[in-house]
Amino acid sequence: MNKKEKIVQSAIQVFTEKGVEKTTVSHIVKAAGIAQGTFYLYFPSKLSLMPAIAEVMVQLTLKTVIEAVEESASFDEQLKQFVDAIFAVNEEHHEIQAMIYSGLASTEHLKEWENVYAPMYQWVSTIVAKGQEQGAIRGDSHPDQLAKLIIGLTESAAEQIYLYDEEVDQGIRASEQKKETLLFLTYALGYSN
Amino acid sequence: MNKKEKIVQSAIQVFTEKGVEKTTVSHIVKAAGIAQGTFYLYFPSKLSLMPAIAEVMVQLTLKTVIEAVEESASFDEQLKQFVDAIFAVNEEHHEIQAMIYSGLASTEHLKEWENVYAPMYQWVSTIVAKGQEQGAIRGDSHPDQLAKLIIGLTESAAEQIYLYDEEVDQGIRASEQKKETLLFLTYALGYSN
DNA sequence: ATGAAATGAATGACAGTCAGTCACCTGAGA
DNA sequence: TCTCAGGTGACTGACTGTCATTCATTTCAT
Repeated sequence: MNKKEKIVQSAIQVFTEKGVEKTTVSHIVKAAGIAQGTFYLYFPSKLSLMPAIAEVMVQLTLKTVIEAVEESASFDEQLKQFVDAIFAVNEEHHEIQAMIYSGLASTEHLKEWENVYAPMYQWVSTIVAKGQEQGAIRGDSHPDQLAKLIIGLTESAAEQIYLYDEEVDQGIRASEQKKETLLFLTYALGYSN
Repeated sequence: MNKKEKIVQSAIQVFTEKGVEKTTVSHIVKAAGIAQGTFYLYFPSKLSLMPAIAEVMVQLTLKTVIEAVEESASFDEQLKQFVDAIFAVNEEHHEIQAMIYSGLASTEHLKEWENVYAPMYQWVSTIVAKGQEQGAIRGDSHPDQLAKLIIGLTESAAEQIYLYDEEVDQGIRASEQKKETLLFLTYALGYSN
């Protein structure tokens, strides 16, 4: 692993343990086993780490989703697999998700979010297009548009549970929310088997 | 205006002008016309301002939405009015929206988001319940659940345009996105006139 | 030998503290 | 009713320790 990757990995680890605010650059460099100054050869500031971290997370999410959604499954099964996968990633990595929002939102890096998310949009868009071709879902919207709305809806539903909510009954509310999200999506896409 | 409100108002102003990162507490207190120490009587840190700012914003959003949605209108008209209102608030206050995310997400204040949003959820929920009673939309989901998904979807759709995207052709893409969101919602709620 | 990479001590800026001030209230005595 | 001593707590701003960032120097690879 080169120094830049090492910094990103260490930063994710330390941020997750201590929280973004309480993490100092010297914590990160200590964890990475490099000198203070070296950090600034690779990143101009602490927060400029965030797009790099966000990229790692989106790649992980996309990987999880691609693995979860079976090529051969029916569209409604794929939809369920997709929702389950998004919820699973959000459950496992909610601290990092929160961190990314904070980091991206608090800087001029907000605009990079769309670029980072682009592969995700693209992948969902192709799945949607296939569904439309098979006549499984309505064809009166462009796949790219539907992809953005599907991802936005599902992530926001997952965040409502894992980021913003208290943790009591999280399991129960998560499965409820998943069920509702799936139903909502099924209607929204005009699904007919 | 009491000191606490004065701090919140000044903070919104300075944050919007300089960005959250580049704003210091001494900038805020200077704008508010109070001493450094006074700030800490009301807020334990710079970022703990965020829930208070978020509350102001959500109140503003709810006020805008309530004014925009006509009691007497049909459900699909109400839905359109709702989506338009959310988009309008996001367009007008995108810097502040970004700021709130950053502030809430970067701290232990994330959990307060749900509380801050509660009045909004509640209001939408009652509108949805009325729609269900009239048989305008499907009744196989709880209004509270639908409210969360509707708000999450609409806000995320608006953010995709006004927060994350570049500003080229924003007007065109905004109206496209509004149209698609409305269509998506209409299907999702199983609307039938 | 040369330049690129890495270092870590030094610097300046900032968040947060705290000892002290002051405006105002309360109630006891005249 | 007036007055003033004692009490309260909101407010102040100079001060301190911490931290992000810089940069003169060293190390390393070619």
